[in-house]
Amino acid sequence: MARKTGSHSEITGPRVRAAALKLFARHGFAAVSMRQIAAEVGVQAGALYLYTKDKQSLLYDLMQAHMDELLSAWAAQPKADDAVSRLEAFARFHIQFHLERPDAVFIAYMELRNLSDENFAAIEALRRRYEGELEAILQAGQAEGVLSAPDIRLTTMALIAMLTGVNTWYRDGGRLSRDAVADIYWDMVRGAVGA
Amino acid sequence: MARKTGSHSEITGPRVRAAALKLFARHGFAAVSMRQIAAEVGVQAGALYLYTKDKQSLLYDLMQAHMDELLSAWAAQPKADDAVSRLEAFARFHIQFHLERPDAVFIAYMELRNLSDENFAAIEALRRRYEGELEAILQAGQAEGVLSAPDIRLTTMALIAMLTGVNTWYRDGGRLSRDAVADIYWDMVRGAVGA
DNA sequence: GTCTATATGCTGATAGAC
DNA sequence: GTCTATCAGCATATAGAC
Repeated sequence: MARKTGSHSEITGPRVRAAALKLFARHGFAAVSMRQIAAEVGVQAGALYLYTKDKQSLLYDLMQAHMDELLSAWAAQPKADDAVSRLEAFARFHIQFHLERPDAVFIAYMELRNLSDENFAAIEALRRRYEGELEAILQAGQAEGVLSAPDIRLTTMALIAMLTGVNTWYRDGGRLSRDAVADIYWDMVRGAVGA
Repeated sequence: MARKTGSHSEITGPRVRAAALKLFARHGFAAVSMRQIAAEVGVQAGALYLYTKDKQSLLYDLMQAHMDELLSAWAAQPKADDAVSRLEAFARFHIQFHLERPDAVFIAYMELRNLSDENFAAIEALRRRYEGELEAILQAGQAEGVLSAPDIRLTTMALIAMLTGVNTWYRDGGRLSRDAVADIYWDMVRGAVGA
């Protein structure tokens, strides 16, 4: 990627984050150097520090933006009346959201240990909030008697792990469309909680 | 850990691998230096090269040993007659095996991208073989008409992701015993495939 | 079998020219 | 806003003393 003279902050900033996202996802945070990111953007290493305080902040900003987007995208979904419909909406939303941004998802799960202590706590809080959304649905469904989850926390973690796992194998252009995949996963979720 | 004069190859070799396993799991392969591993063992960095060709081999050996152990432990399990019983055995085996060695499991999933191309291919082949075991069970169950898996490969990946996810949250001494956890997961697996 | 010493090179981050 | 140049430190891996 050739350097463009006259790049502006509004353009280069996002490009730095996009390059970091791609490289961190591909090789891992610790294995990627600031020089590699700079090369991907088409600037020299020193120039990156105009857009990020340091490497750690770059990682944190990516993860924070991802979690914020996840939470607000879910909050923007229409809220069904009954627990089973809400569970279905959650399953379909989760799969679609995760399939749309595999790099960000990968980083959000794999690079937690490379966050500083306080950054980790902040991201973890956001993750807990998201898990809490599913927990609330399961709790409601249990109360309504329309599904069975003997341990809400365990079931929450199991379902999220199952759904997120779609990113490990799904590739666009394969034999199944995203919707077909979501259909099957939803059937499995429903069966798993006896809904 | 203090240095022991008179250490022997048969002792130090395994200690090097144990130290690498622990540190790779905790901080990630790329973030751990040979000096850190040496310090954990209680020797100087140069001495490590008596036990491993290089850092890459250290990672590969750990992952290969883990996958071999997984495959042979499963092969050693008694083989039930019907597909549903085999599925139950697989679910319980998978959970127990994974809960017993969280560090090795973590590395086996997180450090794939730090393997050289040929090492990656070798590990991936072992992983495929393990997944094939579950696929075969689902295929048989489908043929017997005792369970429903509209897409065998998808269901395989979904179930393995769900089961492996137990390692992200389970801690010994929590409110659930390992057997209780396995009971609940098995119920979810059974429900997910309509068995 | 382990040590110390060392080679060669890359790291994150900063300073100052333009 | 980006460049070049540079600092101090750490990386992997090897050589040779003991």
